[in-house]
Amino acid sequence: MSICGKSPQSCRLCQSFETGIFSDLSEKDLALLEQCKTANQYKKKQIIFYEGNPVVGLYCIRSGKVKLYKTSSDGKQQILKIAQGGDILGHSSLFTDTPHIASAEVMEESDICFLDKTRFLSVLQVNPSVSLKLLGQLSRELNRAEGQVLDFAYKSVRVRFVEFLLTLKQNFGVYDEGVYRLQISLSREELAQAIGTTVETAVRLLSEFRAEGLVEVEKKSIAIREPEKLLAFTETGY
Amino acid sequence: MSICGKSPQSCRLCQSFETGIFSDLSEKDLALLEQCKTANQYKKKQIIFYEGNPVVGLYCIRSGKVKLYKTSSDGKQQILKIAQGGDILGHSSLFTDTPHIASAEVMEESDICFLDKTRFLSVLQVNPSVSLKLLGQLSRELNRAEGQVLDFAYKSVRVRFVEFLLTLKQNFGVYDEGVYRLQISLSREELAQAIGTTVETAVRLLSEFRAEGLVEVEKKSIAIREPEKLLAFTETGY
DNA sequence: GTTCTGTCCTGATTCTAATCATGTTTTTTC
DNA sequence: GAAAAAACATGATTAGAATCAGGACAGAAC
Repeated sequence: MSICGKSPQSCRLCQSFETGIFSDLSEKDLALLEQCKTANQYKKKQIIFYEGNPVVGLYCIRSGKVKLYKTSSDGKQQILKIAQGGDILGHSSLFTDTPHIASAEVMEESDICFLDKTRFLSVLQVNPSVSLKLLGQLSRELNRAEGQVLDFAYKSVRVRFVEFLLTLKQNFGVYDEGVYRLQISLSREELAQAIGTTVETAVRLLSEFRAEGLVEVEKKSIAIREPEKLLAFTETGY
Repeated sequence: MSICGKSPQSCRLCQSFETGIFSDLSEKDLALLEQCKTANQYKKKQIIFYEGNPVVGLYCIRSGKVKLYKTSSDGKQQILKIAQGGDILGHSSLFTDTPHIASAEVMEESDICFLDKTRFLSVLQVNPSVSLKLLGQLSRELNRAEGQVLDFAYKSVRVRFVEFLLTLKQNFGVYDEGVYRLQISLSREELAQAIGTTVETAVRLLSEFRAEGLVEVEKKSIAIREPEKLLAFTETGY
């Protein structure tokens, strides 16, 4: 499964330490935290946890990409988020005494640290700064999710697709010779699962976008050519 | 607008104090909190805050009902939540330094306390228990919102309607002579806005439910007759 | 009382996107 | 490398729900 219990690097050396939830911890508290941390390497398609599993702790992504998704009663999946280096996983069920409400699957090789639940909660008890950072994190996620509800309620699949491409550009786009190349590999099925549509519709729309010169598509690699034009779609609501 | 600055009752006397986020505060901290609190009475259709307004503090509903909704670019509204006594409002934007992401409108006469933002945040700094309760609260709301995304992505309007009726029963249903009467008055438009559909479709579906003997409808008063049968709809996915 | 305005209801039509069907290409496995 | 299995692509059909349109009814305003 994974290289367990490997002695991890210091949290300070993590690429996103400064922007993470532990940035305000004292040397002492940080040392305490690191004592109860394990670092694991995950490979593509590995499952970190399934929806319904009990929550045993917090996961911090050091590097890589992980998709968070929910499964409906008839087996369809909805991708909620694609997490990457610096993101945390499992925090939304740490404080509710309920099982995980989503599954987490690794999309490409990832280094992920694990923090035991009780240890982590005791850190929270004495460090209000971590709680406040977490409150901010959860709030942002809640706001985003409620925005998504609005999108699903009133926007067409085409517009949702465009918006998803723009957030992909935001998170994974690298500018290169006039286009933004997305540094992430998504199957047509995953695209559909993120947008909330069928594979057929996702394929069709992607072809349309290509025909209209908005994106370049080569197999699983997507590049966004005219972000302004894409944006125009979402603003007019078409 | 509202009867401002009225000296409020003690938080201890609030009907939902025990289950609220302040239940673990010491006498001293509670007294401090109450000093910077104002209680206001709101009437139907009053707006507590609009989407986009700056966040000035936290609202605690003592009694009454308030709808939280988002407005899309073309003016359509999506009801996110119907808050009632014991619920808090505005907390999801207190920690992000962003404006309110939803509007809050009073549905029936309500008593609502207001806590100044900076005062409240200073209470948090010294009371980890409040932070933890808030983390739980935000987490539950996030989990609920993400569940809603799944519903919108894959379930029919009919099933979403049924599910909404069942949550109404849960929150506002009172058993009376074989039926659960909903102690809340919703217009057809509000029903549609909560479900994410048009008024026409909401009206039609409600008529169908009535014809099928699942609900009783008299003007704006709805009673649920056969919750089990309704449930069966959502489980089979039809 | 009457008018007026807003909510509720129903029918007809249109359209978006799902479903069904089938072929092609790419990737995986032996 | 060949065979098998996924993933991708496109066309035809269907269905769910939005839109358009018109009427009934109730409460508010005069």
